[in-house]
Amino acid sequence: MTVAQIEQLARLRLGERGIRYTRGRQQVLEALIRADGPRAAVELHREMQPPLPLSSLYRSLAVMAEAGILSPHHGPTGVTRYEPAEWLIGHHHHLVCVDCGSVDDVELSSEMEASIEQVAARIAGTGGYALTGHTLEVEGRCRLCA
Amino acid sequence: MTVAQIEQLARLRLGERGIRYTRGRQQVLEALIRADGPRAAVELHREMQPPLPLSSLYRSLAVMAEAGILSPHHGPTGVTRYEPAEWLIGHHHHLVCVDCGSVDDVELSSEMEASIEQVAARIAGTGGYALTGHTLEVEGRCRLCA
DNA sequence: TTCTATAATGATAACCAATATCATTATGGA
DNA sequence: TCCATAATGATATTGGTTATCATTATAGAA
Repeated sequence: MTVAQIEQLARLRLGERGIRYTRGRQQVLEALIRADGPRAAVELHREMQPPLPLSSLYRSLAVMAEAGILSPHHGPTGVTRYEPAEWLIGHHHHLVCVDCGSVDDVELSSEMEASIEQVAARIAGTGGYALTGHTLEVEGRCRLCA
Repeated sequence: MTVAQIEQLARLRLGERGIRYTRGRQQVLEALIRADGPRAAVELHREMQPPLPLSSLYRSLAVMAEAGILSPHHGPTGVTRYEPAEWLIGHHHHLVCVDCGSVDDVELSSEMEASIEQVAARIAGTGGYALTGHTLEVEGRCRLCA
């Protein structure tokens, strides 16, 4: 899926709810699409040119997450990172560095994914939960921190 | 492993590092052993009788986590919850409620665990990470929130 | 046991990511 | 164009967490 296609879907989804796809929100979403993993508000603030004010940035993230366009991810350092939701960029898992907290996206082969889904369903069932999703958080030390 | 055995191991581990296993730390660790999943500082503060001051509580959690006795877990609501490390209570996974944020521990059959370990190793390898651990975070709605 | 060095405590202040407030500005539709 | 409403952005506030520091407790030495 191209960046333009993702943006089109996001615009539609927002439009259905009377929410505008403004320049600021466009900047945020595009930055997250370009990224290869979840990003925190402060990180986006640093990377963006011109830098969207933090208050607007936080609100854009919250609004788009509420609309189901972004998914929050809570990393080892306590900060909340966001990335485009899986229906936009595909299902994937996370490779988290236990030292610096950086997060990479990883896609699995369909066989591996199937085996994980099976386990997730079993876990939810025995716990009496209504399954909504799953993520395999793989922890390690990245090349820089090794 | 019994509660007393876990406490004995914790005491030894702390002793090796010149850290004392005080009454307050004992209260915290025992409360976490009794719990069936990770607990946040505020939750422990509510449950404990008499309630350890929050400043001491936070420090006890940090000290024991630093010593490898507790493992932090960052839930969907941003709060940090702790539980005894896996070498004390065994390897397990988490069943997280996307609404209320509660977390239950889940143990898997050895076959399921083996298949997940295989996937985790593959992910770490392709990402160039030195694998240190993994957790399958299964998300759903608990019985109360369903 | 007493002394002493050091760790632990707990009240308080500081920190920081995140959220709420609100007057101002921008936007899409009538 | 006008209007109703959504969005912005500067600012204040919240809330979980960490740092500070004087006081207290503890383990080991004498």
